[in-house]
Amino acid sequence: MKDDIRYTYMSGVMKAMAHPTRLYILDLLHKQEHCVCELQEKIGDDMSTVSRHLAVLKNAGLISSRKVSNQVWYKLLCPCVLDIYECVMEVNSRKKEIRGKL
Amino acid sequence: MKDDIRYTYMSGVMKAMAHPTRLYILDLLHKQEHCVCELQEKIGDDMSTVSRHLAVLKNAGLISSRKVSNQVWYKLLCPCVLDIYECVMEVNSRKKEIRGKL
DNA sequence: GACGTAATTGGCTGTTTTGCCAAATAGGCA
DNA sequence: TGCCTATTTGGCAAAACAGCCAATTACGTC
Repeated sequence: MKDDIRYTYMSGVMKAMAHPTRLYILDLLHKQEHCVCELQEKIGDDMSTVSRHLAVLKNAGLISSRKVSNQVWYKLLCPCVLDIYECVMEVNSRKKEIRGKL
Repeated sequence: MKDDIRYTYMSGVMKAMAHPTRLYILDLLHKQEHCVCELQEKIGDDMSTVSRHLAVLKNAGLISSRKVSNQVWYKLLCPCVLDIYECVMEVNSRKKEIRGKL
């Protein structure tokens, strides 16, 4: 049961999401499709860094890309991932509650 | 917006979840409270490794612990995290679909 | 106090991740 | 062809993570 391959699959997806910039990217792509240069401008990191983040997300199956002339447009595949944000923020607020009690 | 501290908070929680063994632990704790030795037996890893995983989850605010004599019992704080599993499995199945098309 | 069990922590090593720069690739246009 | 823009990739060094063993702490019992 421990070696249930689903845990490995899931941890791969979660690992891909486990980065502030990548969460921000998913948030942006939830609103609309973006090309890399738009994302790069909003994020402010090096273009190569943004590109690597996108590769991680794509490899995890979270986003897809299409090429239009010399631009690459990315979009979110499963909008449900944004629902995760709410739960995770709830975890965080409970954490604060608990710390407050100590 | 990129440096919205919420993305940092969330990535911390997601990073804590992004490990097969830790997802398994959350699954077990969702069903019921467990002490470390029970978890260790089910997981099969070294006790010290299990303890470190538990520390990661606790530090992220996902679980809490209480000591009873010389045992430590852990329980899940936010059952909502298990809802995440469904979404993540959906991401994975879509990934396979897309790969099938290539 | 000595001993046994449960759990955590220190220390180490190998692996993975991150982010930058520079180089390479791909497409459009003069 | 040569140049420009958009994007990805190679290579590197710093940081973080993972997992094991050994040592330590904490609690109960004799």
